Amino acid sequence: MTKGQDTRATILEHALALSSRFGLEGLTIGTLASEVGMTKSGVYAHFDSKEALQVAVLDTARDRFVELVVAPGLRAPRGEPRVRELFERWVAWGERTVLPGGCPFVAAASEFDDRPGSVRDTLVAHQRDWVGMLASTAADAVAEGHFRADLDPRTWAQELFGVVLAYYHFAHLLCMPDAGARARQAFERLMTDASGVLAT
Amino acid sequence: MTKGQDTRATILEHALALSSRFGLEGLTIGTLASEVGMTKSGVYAHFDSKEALQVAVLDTARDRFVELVVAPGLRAPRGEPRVRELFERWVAWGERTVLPGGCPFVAAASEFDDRPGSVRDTLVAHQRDWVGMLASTAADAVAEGHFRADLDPRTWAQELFGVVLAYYHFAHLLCMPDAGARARQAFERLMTDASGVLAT
DNA sequence: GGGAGAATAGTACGATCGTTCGTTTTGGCA
DNA sequence: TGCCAAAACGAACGATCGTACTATTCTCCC
Repeated sequence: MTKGQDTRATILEHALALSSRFGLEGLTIGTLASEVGMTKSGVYAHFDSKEALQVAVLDTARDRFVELVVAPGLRAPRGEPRVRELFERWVAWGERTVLPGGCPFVAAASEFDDRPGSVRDTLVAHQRDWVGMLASTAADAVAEGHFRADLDPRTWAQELFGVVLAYYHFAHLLCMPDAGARARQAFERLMTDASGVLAT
Repeated sequence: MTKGQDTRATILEHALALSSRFGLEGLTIGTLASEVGMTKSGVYAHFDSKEALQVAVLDTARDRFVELVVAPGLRAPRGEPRVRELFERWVAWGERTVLPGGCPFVAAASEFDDRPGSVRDTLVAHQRDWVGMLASTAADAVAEGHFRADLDPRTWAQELFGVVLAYYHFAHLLCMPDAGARARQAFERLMTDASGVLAT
């Protein structure tokens, strides 16, 4: 609860920023140590292995994601308002202002989607949680009467995921300035379709 | 045109497979050399630097993408048939059967979206080409009367990109067996919306 | 304020990284 | 067949990787 946990948190904060830019594999103990102003062994002593460090970084990312996206979303009213809040927070989450390298989960997904191990397991667990929350939020919207009754929440969640992934791709890699506007267009199309109102 | 170019092609083939699994940064000269049954220096002699190797790998991937996705698409009739052909080939392109690690461009995108240099420049150029082709294909479909006249091809391209990216994410990382069916559902929704027919 | 235990520093290990260099093998042409 | 350039090898470079180990410094409680 004291010094140790404190510097461990500091280390993980820097590690999260570094890994968002260079990936969980590109995150190295040496550069991490010099980043926080410690020696390699000083940093390493807080973790059992690099793999454990990577898992801890993912958990830290999850905590921050919950704080910045999930919690504000849950404070919004159930149904459509909550869906909109989650979407906007999720989009903002990928901005370089919150983490210099964008969404760390997307980066980790490409790195570990075919490398078995505890890092991948952790990542998959977090992503499944998030997809599950998106789906249950959609189900809530159905229950509230905001979404049509025959909507499949999990299909809807995958579609929303695509809107955000494409936004990250177009905005960060391709540097397209209107990627955000186009993502919101796609989101609105998703909403009107889910609401069951006939398109004009 | 002889031995040198030949082994260079062999090297790049193995390098492409390796980089699809471990990323362009995780691709290492040593493992690449042992993979093709040569020494490090023997492999290295074919490239000026690792960065040049990474660029060459991306170019190789682009060549194969053109062969497996773009060319078959162009052989299909303009308009909606071509759109469908490109989509199906694009989905198949991400399968582990063609490259063991899935789409190398998606992997490279996460690795290099915030690391300036020739690798990123090459990747961005290829992705811009592909987005441009998708958009012009949509514009063709408008001209053919298959898509409605007020469709914005670039917005449509970004949406389609999202469908495929989400499919890769759900199928490869989350191992969801119905990700393909859901992606095709999303694609059909995209098609009916683009065709201008009112949703049922 | 001194002593116990946590926290960090320091050093070193074997391995591998990208890269360079000189040597040897190979292939194609006279 | 002999030669020359191309191609691959083999060894080594300095640097850094993750990981151990011991030693030193700090923190907190009695």
